[in-house]
Amino acid sequence: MPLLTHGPGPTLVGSGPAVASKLEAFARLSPDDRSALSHASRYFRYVDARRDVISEGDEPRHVHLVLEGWASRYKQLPDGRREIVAIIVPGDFCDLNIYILKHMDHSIGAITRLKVAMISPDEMVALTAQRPRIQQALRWHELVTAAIQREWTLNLGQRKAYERLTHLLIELYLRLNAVGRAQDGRCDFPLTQNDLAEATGLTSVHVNRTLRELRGDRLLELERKQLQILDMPRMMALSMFNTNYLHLRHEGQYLDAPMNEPAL
Amino acid sequence: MPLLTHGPGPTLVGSGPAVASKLEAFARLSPDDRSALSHASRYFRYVDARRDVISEGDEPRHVHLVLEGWASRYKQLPDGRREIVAIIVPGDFCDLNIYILKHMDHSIGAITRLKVAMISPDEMVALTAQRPRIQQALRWHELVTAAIQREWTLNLGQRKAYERLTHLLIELYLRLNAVGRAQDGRCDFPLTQNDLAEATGLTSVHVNRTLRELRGDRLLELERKQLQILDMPRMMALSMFNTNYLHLRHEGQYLDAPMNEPAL
DNA sequence: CGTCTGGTTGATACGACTCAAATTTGGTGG
DNA sequence: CCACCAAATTTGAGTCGTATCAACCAGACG
Repeated sequence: MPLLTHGPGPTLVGSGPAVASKLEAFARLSPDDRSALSHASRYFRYVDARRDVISEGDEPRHVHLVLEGWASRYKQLPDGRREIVAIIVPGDFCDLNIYILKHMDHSIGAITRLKVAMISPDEMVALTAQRPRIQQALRWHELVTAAIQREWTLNLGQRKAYERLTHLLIELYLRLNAVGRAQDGRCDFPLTQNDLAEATGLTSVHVNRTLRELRGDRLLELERKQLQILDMPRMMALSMFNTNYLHLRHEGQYLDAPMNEPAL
Repeated sequence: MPLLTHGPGPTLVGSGPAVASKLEAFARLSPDDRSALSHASRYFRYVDARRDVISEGDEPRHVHLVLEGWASRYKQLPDGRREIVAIIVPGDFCDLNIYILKHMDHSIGAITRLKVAMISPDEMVALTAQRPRIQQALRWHELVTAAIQREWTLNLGQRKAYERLTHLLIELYLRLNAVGRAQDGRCDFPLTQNDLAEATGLTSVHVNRTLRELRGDRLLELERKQLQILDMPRMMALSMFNTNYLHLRHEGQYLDAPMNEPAL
């Protein structure tokens, strides 16, 4: 069992921004909203790479929020086939409202070592009840998560390997960019080729060859867990990437906090 | 533009049950909850088969609830490829909370002629604010919708044609069964082979051949828009169907209305 | 060092696609 | 009630994308 760490220790310092900046892709938050968020995420634990945060069948007891590291949402078939149905990056909630369900119907596994905040249902209620901006931003988060899942369905159903991989890489880059963890076409990229295979419904052999092709076409570089996108326009065109589904343009700005809202 | 019909006319009579029975897969509702639901869905319109209820890019103005008929949620690529990312059956909400987003990132199209209730955001707020059972049931609906989307991702990513089609047919049967529209392995089934192809990421030619195979294996019959499942156990085994993700077992029963709750 | 995980490569097989055409079904109007 | 038309289904032949199986290699790690 991973260690459960209490209290807002010094390690917390870097964690607030990831959450806040994710939600601020939707609406600007007040300093107050931000501190409520980091207060709510004061209990956290670390999960080692390649271990589950929570497993299929478990009863969800709290909401998980990834503060640091990458995770995957995956499902497994009885014969061993595995599908990564979502990639979770810093700032993402794993399972908003999931405590309504009795059992997890999928697992969440750490890709890298993970720092996850654990928020109780009560705390979630407290957080949203008095803060409409946060509540709306969380709903937005849910809707975007659902939109991403639909786009993955399209990706798997209609795009072929070359387009499909490209689309996935762009999505991840843009999502990281939205939380300040990617710029100039460059970002950390801890997924193995096998992870990419499980996320795209291909074999790792084919992912390998397709990745070579992408490199050969001078579209990207990918080594040492670092992705460098070389030609975003061409990649977007060939993968028919439409950014709509990420709903990134401050759609909730009518909810924006006043720029200089006094602290309570 | 389809006709917009006002008021709880006689046509409304049959509509309440679909919604209520969907939500009652989660928690039993009081007569009061039920009448609030049917009050909320008193404005409805009809949509002809093969026309859009709402299209990608549109601004969502209200929540749609399908009272009668089947619809599909679909996305389209610039080169014409289309993927049905979800099937919507009577009792399903199309887009809970969607009004938070500025633009639809996908379309909803009628498969058969449709009767859809249109509920304003205000009405949704009114409906849930005073009725925790309904609110929880709606959250459950959202979570199950998301779980289905994930299962589709798995289905497309890992199952091959024969398993994949089987899995889809079982899912639809079970979902219809949950709202009282399927029994004894039999149900209406208005999808064309082309629809099935777009929902499974296969070509209609291959769907045709696979369907023949399923019939040849005496697993099902499918003609004249009627599906008859002949051997559910074998179909579940071969498609590795795990009913977990549908969360059908009255998981919210602690929220159940008292059996003889007096009407207000 | 040996071991392990992740990446790379080659040869071969097969599932699903493409294209094309024929056939059946269901709906519509005469 | 039949003739007609469009939509949906069925079938065949040939091709292609991706899987499979099997090695081999490189770097990380204890």
